[in-house]
Amino acid sequence: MKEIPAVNLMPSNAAYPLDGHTIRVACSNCNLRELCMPLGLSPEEQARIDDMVVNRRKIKRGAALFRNGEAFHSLFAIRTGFFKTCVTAEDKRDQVTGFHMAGEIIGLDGIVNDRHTCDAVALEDAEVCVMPFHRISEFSREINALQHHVHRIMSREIVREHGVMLLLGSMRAEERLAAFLLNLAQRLHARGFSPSELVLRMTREEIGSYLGLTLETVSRTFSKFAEDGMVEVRQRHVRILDMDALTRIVNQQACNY
Amino acid sequence: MKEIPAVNLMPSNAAYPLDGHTIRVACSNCNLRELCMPLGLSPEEQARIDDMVVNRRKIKRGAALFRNGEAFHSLFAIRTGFFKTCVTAEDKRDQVTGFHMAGEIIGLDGIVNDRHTCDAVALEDAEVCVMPFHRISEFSREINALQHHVHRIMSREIVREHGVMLLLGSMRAEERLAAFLLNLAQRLHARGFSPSELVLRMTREEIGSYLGLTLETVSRTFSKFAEDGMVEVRQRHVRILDMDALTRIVNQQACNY
DNA sequence: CGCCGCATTGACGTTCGTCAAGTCTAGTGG
DNA sequence: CCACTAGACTTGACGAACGTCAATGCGGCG
Repeated sequence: MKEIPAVNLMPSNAAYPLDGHTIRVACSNCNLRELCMPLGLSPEEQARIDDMVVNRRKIKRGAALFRNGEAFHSLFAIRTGFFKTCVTAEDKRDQVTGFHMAGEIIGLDGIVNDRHTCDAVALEDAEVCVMPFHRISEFSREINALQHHVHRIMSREIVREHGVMLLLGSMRAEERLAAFLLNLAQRLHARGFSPSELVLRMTREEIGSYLGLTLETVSRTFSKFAEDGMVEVRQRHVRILDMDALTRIVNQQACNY
Repeated sequence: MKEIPAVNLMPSNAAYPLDGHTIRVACSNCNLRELCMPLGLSPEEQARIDDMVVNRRKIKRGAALFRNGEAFHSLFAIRTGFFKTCVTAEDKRDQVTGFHMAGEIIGLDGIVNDRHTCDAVALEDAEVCVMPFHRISEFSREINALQHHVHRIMSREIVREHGVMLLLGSMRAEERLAAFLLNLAQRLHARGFSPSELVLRMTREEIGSYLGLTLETVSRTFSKFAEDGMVEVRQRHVRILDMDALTRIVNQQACNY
């Protein structure tokens, strides 16, 4: 994992003048550019890339950025807020496929058939940069670094999902939750937050759906971790007390033989 | 799912002269081109695309096409044969992340960090077309259809993995195996094979790893399907007798409440 | 202040993993 | 051609992990 210098994720005042209206913030000025944009661009390329974002969109907590079946036009870079993505089977079962935070790109599922195949729902008030896919395609023909960046983002998502498959396919409840907590903490840390203290933006049920567990099992496992002194849990506030112990749980083979 | 006309997957004699040496077969002549290449190219573009494949590589059953940690240079289009891909955790647990057949592209996981992050192992003698990634990148800057094609392939993989996550996260053993069989049969059918009769190229253990089950559970579930008259199983030969029943199993909510 | 959604906890049942024994098949070598 | 073997597969008995159902607690928001 690449270490990213601590950044303040709160939008700067420059972007939000007192009247509350959003003004345009160029990618080249954005404090998240290291997360969602390629590095090492020339000034001309920078300027070009600023045109990739046609506008911003604010999403209220609980609202959907896109839904399964909707036409696909754009990828979205999360500027602030927190999203879950979930797929739904015919029988209404649904499965959370990921949690996404500032600097991450969502909407990649829509490319293959020009329709979104999952829902993206804001877990807190959020704002995204809207990047029409035809522009991304056009610009990445001209800017090699951008082309490679797009490929890397998609590849990263594939690799991330491999990790989730490993988790769902072969880990037990404690390992799943430990892996989940460590992953979340690490991503928040990379964004300048505390490495050990986090506020969950999702319910136990959503965590359970992501991890292939019921909400009760998630709750019980949290309680067990707390009993064992590895974490402190008060509702959605979690403080990791023993990072190493959690790491050991994830890496220990289920050695019941 | 797009229906693809039945094709004969056996390499044509033109490609394999009597002396056994492989001669170059252009993508534009390949009977798999509808699966791995974009459609509707101009003749010049076709010719250009033929240069994307620098060579072929034969892989013996049980051998690896690439392994976790190896440098990434190329994507591979499967020409003949059958592969599994699997990721391995630190503790040696491993998880099959996919089974791949003729016409499919593997190696996408390597793009993000210029290293492969999983193993690709041939489950039967196989042959792949080697496509250096720098060429793919170069050509897709010039040929829009190819650029879009690459994006679609990666997006398709992301969507496929969403489906696997749904399966692993919320289905029970019978549903998993039914979904697996139907998926396999459908993909084989799209390649001109029987829609209901298939030969598994993988062991029960590999199926189990993919589905997040033990080999015993896979075996038992096969037996149960056979008892119920839905399939006929003799070792790796499977004949689907009641496609609808299997479909119903997949789509039926686990309605135990 | 009261309500509602979320979370916790307990009791119980089901599913699936584990362990073990035994069978089948393909491949090998005499 | 058959015996032999190793690996794959099947089947059964048992238990652990987790899901289900239900009761209760807690906190945030109107």
